[in-house]
Amino acid sequence: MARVGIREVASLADVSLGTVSHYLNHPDRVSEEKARRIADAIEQLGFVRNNAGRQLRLGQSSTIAYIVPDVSNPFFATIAEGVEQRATEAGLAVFIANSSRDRAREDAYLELFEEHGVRGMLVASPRPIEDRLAGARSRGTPSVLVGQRSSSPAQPSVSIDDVSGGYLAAKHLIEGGCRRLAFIGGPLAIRQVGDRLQGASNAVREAPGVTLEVIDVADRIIAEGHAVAEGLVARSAGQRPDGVFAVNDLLAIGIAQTLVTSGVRVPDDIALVGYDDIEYAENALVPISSVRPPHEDFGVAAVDLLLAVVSGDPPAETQVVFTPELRVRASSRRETQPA
Amino acid sequence: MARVGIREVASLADVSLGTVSHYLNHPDRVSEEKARRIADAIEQLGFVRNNAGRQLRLGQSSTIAYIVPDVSNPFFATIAEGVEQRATEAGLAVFIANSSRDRAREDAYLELFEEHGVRGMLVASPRPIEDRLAGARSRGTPSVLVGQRSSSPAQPSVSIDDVSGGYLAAKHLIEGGCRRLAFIGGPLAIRQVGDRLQGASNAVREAPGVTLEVIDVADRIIAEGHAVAEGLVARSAGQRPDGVFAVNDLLAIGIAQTLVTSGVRVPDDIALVGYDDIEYAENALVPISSVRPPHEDFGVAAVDLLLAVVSGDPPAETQVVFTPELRVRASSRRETQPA
DNA sequence: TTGAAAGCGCTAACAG
DNA sequence: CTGTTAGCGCTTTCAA
Repeated sequence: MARVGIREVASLADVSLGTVSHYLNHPDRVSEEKARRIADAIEQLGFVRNNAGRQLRLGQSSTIAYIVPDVSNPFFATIAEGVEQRATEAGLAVFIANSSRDRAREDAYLELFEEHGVRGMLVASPRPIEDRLAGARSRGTPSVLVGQRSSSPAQPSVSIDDVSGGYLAAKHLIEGGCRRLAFIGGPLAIRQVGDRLQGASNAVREAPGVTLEVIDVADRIIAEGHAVAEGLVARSAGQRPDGVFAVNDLLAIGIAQTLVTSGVRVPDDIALVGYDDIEYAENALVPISSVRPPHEDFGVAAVDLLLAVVSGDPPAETQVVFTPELRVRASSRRETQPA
Repeated sequence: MARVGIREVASLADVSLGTVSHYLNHPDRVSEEKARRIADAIEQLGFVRNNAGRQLRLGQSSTIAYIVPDVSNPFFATIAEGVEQRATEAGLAVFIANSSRDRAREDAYLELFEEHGVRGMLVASPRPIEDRLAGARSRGTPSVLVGQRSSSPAQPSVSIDDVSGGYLAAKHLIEGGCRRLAFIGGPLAIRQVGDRLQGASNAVREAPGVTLEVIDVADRIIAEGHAVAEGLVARSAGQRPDGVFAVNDLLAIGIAQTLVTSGVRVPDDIALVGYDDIEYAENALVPISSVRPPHEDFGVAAVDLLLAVVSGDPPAETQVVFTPELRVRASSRRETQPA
């Protein structure tokens, strides 16, 4: 089945190849008569424009990339909706790539999108990746770092203030009467994780007598939450923390699940706060208190920023930082304050 | 910033353009000496292969597309993991596109991927879309329908047996003592929805005296579950169903949430079963019983099927159908069976 | 309004 | 092992 091209269309419609191209790109500049013949030929032949040829000639595509570490994390999925919507408005298509939290795969997609000449990339990554993005930028593919504040204004980013988010969470636990806090998350080298811990630590420092334990985990997913909580349950009651701040909701959901089914009361025995406020946090076994970034605005802001940069008109502030709020729910709402 | 091409690399490395291409595509056929010079030049210039040129010349890409109606539905995200993994093993990259349950957008992406000359497409769609896919196939882009059984063997598909899934769910509710079932889902014209209802209806027909109410909804998301459940709560207790089968877990999660917070006991007053068995069903406010497709195998099977078709070696059975199981959890587990 | 022609960057066939 | 060369399909001057 020989792929049909513009040439076949032209010959069937009995016009020149150039006219078909005109029809495709400037329909108004083609006579009605020929336009109809061309349309018929396209229909009849099932012609589909070859993007490779088009893009080679044009020198640019009308696509942006959105690279996420984990599509099954609803936090990124929610953002994707905003991205999709705004990009569509701007006449851009979005290709989403899933790096599966794998560095090699992430690199491969970065490279692939560069080769594809996308207009720009939105990149969510748990890793330090600015050098890599700086490279891409120098070669003509700009990007916006999503969910992680960039360290230089040269690299646009859209993020939330994780230090204040962490502070909010820990402060709330302390005010609820918790004295032995545990921070569950990791690896600590991840910027978002480190910042949230820093914020929690700040709150603890302000509260004499309150301690902060750190429980490091490799993946921030529900299954890890189960595992960590099992460890907690295995301790004697006196050794357990009375307030847990999980670095994201996936962990928190897993933790809540295991604690509750093991007979540990939440929030009475252990109060729990998560982060991201994904839709499922509210609907979890125990509705989970969570630090909420403005999901609705996140994707939109990222695309807007990218578009501005692409159009060579970078805004004064390339590092957009949203301030998170705390949504208090049953997992940390104590009726009676312990002494 | 003039985009650097193979030509610049060649001239800096002081070799011919063809040698650079050889280096890129058959590194073994280039002398070590020149290979190093070329590598240096690439490094120094920050050369990135232009995919448009490459693909134009090769006539094919090494990418497959995965089009989903809703990235934020964990059902598709879970499948995506299997897809990604298998595709990577086969040396293929996966571009995910989110149609946002919008027909126009879905069409646009289908068209876009055809233009891009992807090797093949995995398409999950709530709509009848086989004609569209047949068109793409005839033009050289094969596809696998995901989550919906195709009506012709000419169109490969990977799906689960929704009729038996629906039967399983309703049968279980009836055996738990439910007499007034409600099926919540829609639009009924959607194949998956219709089949699940059919299965439920089959089970009801076998049980004299049991009734089946249908509550039609437009979107199968958590928020809709909230809305529907509010309607249920507003009814007098005698008018409410005592068993609810939600066409997917998102709806079920929303329903459970609203029922419980409104004081309706689940499963005692209303037993509830969902569908898809997404991770959050198990962790929901009331752990939700759910009909479970084999997530792990789904994406893998879809890619394998696509690869087989692409390679012109279609297997005997192009319509893969998995049989679902029922996972019983608290939302439908009744201690005492009513008379 | 239409057509002819040049060339985007790359690969592979071929000749050396 | 290396270089030369002919397009892949398309868009867009430019001239008619």
